[in-house]
Amino acid sequence: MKNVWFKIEAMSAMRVALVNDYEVVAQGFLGMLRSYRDVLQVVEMDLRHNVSQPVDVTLYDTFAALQGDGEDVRQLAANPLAGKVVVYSWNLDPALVEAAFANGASAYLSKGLPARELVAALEAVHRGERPALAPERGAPQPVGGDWPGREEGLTPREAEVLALITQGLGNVEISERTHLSVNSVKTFIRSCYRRIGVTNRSQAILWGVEHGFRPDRGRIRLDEAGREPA
Amino acid sequence: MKNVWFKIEAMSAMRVALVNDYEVVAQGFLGMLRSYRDVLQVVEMDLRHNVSQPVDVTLYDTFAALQGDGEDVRQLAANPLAGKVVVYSWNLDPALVEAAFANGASAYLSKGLPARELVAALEAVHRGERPALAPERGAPQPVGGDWPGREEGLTPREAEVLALITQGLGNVEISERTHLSVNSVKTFIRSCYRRIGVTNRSQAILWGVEHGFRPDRGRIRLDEAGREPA
DNA sequence: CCTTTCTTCACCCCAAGGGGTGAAGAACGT
DNA sequence: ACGTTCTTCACCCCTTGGGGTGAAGAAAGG
Repeated sequence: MKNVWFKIEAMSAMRVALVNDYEVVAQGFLGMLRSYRDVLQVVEMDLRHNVSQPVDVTLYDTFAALQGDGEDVRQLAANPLAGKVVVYSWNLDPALVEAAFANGASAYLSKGLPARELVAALEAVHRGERPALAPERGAPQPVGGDWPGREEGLTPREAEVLALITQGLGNVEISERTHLSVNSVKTFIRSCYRRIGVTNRSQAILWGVEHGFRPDRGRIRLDEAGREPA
Repeated sequence: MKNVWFKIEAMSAMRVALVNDYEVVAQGFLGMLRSYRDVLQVVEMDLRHNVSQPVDVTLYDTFAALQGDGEDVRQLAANPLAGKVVVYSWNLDPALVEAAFANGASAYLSKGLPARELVAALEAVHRGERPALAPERGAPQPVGGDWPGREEGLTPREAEVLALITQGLGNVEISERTHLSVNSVKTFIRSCYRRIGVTNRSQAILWGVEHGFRPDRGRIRLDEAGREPA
C-alpha cells in the first residue's frame, strides 16, 4: 500500500550516495533507510573517496570528519557526479549551517531526524527545496544510525571524540574540528576513557585501533536491492 | 670441509628456539645464522608464545620486551621444553645479568657478538658451560640481526623505544623496562620523532602501528632446512 | 514532578610529554 | 688524531593532557 503510493508519486527512486570515513556509520545509515528503498536508493557509500557515479543527492555525514564548512564538502559540491550535497550533522550551530551553505551545500539536516522525516527532507532537496532544519532546540539525539563503539556503550559524542583521538588529533584540534570548547572535549575524553577502561591517550589510541575507530578506506557500491555485490 | 668437521664433533645439530614479539627481529636472527644450519637448527620462533616443542636452547631476545629478570624468562626457565634459556640482550649491566641468572637463565649473551661467536657461545651453553659475556665495554653494537624501522633509518635503541611507545608505555615505564634513565628515554624519543617525522606521541603510535611496531602474534615452526612450511 | 542520561562549559591543579642545551664515552672510518 | 654516529644522562622550560569539581539545559521515561 505504502509502496504503491510512493511509486505513483516518484518516477524513479532517488539515487543517493553517503560519504563518511567509518563503515559502521555508513552501514548504520543504510540500515536506517532499509524500508525506503522504493523512494530512495543508496547506490554508493564512500569511505575517504569522492562520489564515483552520478547520484541525485550526496549525504555527507560529519561524524569525526570536517564539518560542512571544510574542504570535503567543497570538493563534493564541485563534483558534478555528486548532485545536491546535503550536510548531515548533529551540530546545528547557525553560523556553521550558514558556512556550509556558503561552501556549496544545498541543505543541512539534523541527525536527530527520524528516518521518515529524513527521507522526506531528502526528497525535498531533490526537488530543489531547502527543507527546515528541525529539531532546533538542544542537541539532537541520534535516531537510528550507528557509530563505532556503540556496542561498547559509547555515546555518539564520546565516539566521535575517540575517533578523532584515534586519528591522532590533539584536544585543541578536536575542539576546532567539532566546534566545541576544549573543556567540552576534555569532558568527553574523561567519560570516554572511563567507559572503555583506559587512563591515557596512548591506551585510548590503541583501543581505538583495535575497535574500529580508524578511518576505513574504500567504496561500497550497492545494487538495486541495496546489497553489496558478492 | 667445515661441515664435515662439525658433523664429526656434534652428533646432531643443536635445536634452538627464538623468543621475541617482533617477527622482524626473529627473521633477522634466522638470517644471521643461515650459514650455521649444520650445527644449530632454529626450529621455532615464538611471537608471544612459549616454546612448544623440545629444544636444546631457547634464545630470549629482549628487544622491546621484559628484561632477563622478568616474568617471561621465569616462565621459559620453568618450561621443560625450553631447554637452556639464554638471554640475548644489548643491555649488559652486571646487576641485570645477575638477576637474569637468579631468574633461571643459563646464560646471558651480548647482541654485539658476531654470528660465529654467537654460535660458539650457544654450543658452550648446550654443553653446560656458561660462556663469557663479551663484549664488555660500552654498549654493544648489533652485528647482523634486524629490527623494525631499520629500513627507515632508526637505530636499535630508537626502534626499541618506539616499539614500547607503540605498546602504549609511558616514558617512566619505558625507563623501567629498559633500565635507562628517563632522560635517556626522552633523548631517544626526540631523535626518533625527528627521524620518522612526527611531533607527538599520538602520531608516533599511529606511525608505529602502520610500520610493524606492534607486537606480532603466532608461532613459526621451521623444517630441517630452516624454512617455514608452505 | 523527579530521575537519569547526554551535552556543553568553566575552572583548578598537577602529571606527563616534548623541545632545547650541554656533556661524555665508545666504536668506526678516514 | 679527528669527525661522525650511537648511546647515556642531566637540567631547563613550556605545552599538552588528565583528574577533579561544579553548573546548566534538553530529552526521555516513570
